[in-house]
Amino acid sequence: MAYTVGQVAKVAGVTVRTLHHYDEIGLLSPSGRTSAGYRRYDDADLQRLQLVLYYRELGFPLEEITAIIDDPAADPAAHLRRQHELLTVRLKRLQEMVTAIEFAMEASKMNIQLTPEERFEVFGDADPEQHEAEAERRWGDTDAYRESNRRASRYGKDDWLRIKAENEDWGRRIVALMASGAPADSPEVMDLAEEHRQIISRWFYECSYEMQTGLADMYLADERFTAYYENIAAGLAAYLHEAIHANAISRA
Amino acid sequence: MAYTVGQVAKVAGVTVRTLHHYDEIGLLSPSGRTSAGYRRYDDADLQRLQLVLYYRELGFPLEEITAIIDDPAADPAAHLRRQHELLTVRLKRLQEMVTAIEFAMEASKMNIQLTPEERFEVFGDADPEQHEAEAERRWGDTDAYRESNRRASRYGKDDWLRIKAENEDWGRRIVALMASGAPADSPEVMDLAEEHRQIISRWFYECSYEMQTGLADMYLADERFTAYYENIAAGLAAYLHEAIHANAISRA
DNA sequence: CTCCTGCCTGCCGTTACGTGAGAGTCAACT
DNA sequence: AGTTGACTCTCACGTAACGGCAGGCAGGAG
Repeated sequence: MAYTVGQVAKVAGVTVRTLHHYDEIGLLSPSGRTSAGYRRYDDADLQRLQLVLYYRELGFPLEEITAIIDDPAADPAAHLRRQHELLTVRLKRLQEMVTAIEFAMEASKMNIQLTPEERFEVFGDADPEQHEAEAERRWGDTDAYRESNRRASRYGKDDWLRIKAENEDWGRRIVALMASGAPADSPEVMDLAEEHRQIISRWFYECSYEMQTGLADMYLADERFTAYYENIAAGLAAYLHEAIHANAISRA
Repeated sequence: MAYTVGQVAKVAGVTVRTLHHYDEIGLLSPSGRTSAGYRRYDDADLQRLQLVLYYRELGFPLEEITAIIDDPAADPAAHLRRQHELLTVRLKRLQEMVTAIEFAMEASKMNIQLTPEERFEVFGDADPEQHEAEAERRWGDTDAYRESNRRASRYGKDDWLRIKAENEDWGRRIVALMASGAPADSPEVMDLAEEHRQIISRWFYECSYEMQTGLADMYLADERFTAYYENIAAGLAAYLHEAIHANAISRA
């Protein structure tokens, strides 16, 4: 079975120019040519192209791909294993970015300020050497920074006032329930956990039960979020944490 | 708080040259200069840089990033939501690639041949229009293709023989158990499910319980894998599927 | 006062193609 | 047989996002 550049390009989802380029640099030269000089690709060429595209998607430079594929000392299974490893690494990285974004969304919602390091932490270059006093000296908590940050994370006036009112109302009700001695997994408290989720969904971002339990964990794990809730009422962070988990389980 | 190029570069994990470049193209111009012409970045600049890097990581061209960030009609919360969406899309894509790789590893293990379309399917350009007779005509099941594929996916002779022997031994034992009427969730059969996992881990790739149950599902969902097991013994595919799930649950 | 480090502005190099230009090719339809 | 339209070929220059170097100030430490 032999294919023209156009056919190969179509099935592989690349342009003809790309195939020309791969031919030029010797990464993928068609196994033959017609008498008129047309490139003819066969099945083995397609297999090679598939490998090439896979490694390309993983971010390898073409030259390196050539080396990897042409390495005679490598067996195909090793290729697959390697790709699998690389993918899981990437996946993990992306998952970190997602949680970082969720963290940032939550922080912005509560108006908690992130330090410059935190902003860049997700990029995986936190230099531990400067994580201490150094950082304090360089980036310290200046008022100007706080102010600029607060402005940057704020809503339109009207929206903001409504969100705040809604939020405070919810806060009053859960504090009242906690004070009344209602257990965190009682129906009324779980309803408030559900409302918590819906407030977030309505005003900020689509919040699944899974995400909400993630947030609940964060409320206990990150002292700034703990402080936020403890500041409303002592024990609220843990109370809310339990209620959210109970609610998520009962709805599943 | 003001920072020099070098300081910004260090904390953000980019090069000085990159910052120069961003200044040149107007993507991120420092808010000021010293009398000597040194660039001075302030906290707002850092925030902008963080946004820039985030969108860059998501694969946006710099020009587009400029447009997105400078859009005055967008509020920060919308930015976060958008990033979150983009990330989850990417994440899904990567997860698909991971399962595709696992599929390919499993296929290579069983020496099942993938069609060219399947090879490229993961790249998300499966043209449904050519998925039928068209495809048959273009890529049909030629012997040459099968042969080249079989060769491409084979091991070193000795390894291969040992894998085969080990695998056949395992096959005989599970067929015997199934014939004896042992339920799929009995300890002995679950032990064989565990052995299945360990054979894969030893010879092919690190196979977690989660991955294994994924494979088990595939054995039922994909007719070629079903055929592979049904060919060994009628009912084996479903039997193994149940055993793997039972084993995974009991080990969790 | 010198030395070392950091910063400045050009400016050319690189990767992985995009985008025509100008010309030959192929299969189909008059 | 001629024409048409889609496809292909080979230059060859353009682009994005920087990397890297040259040649020349800036500024604090000793």
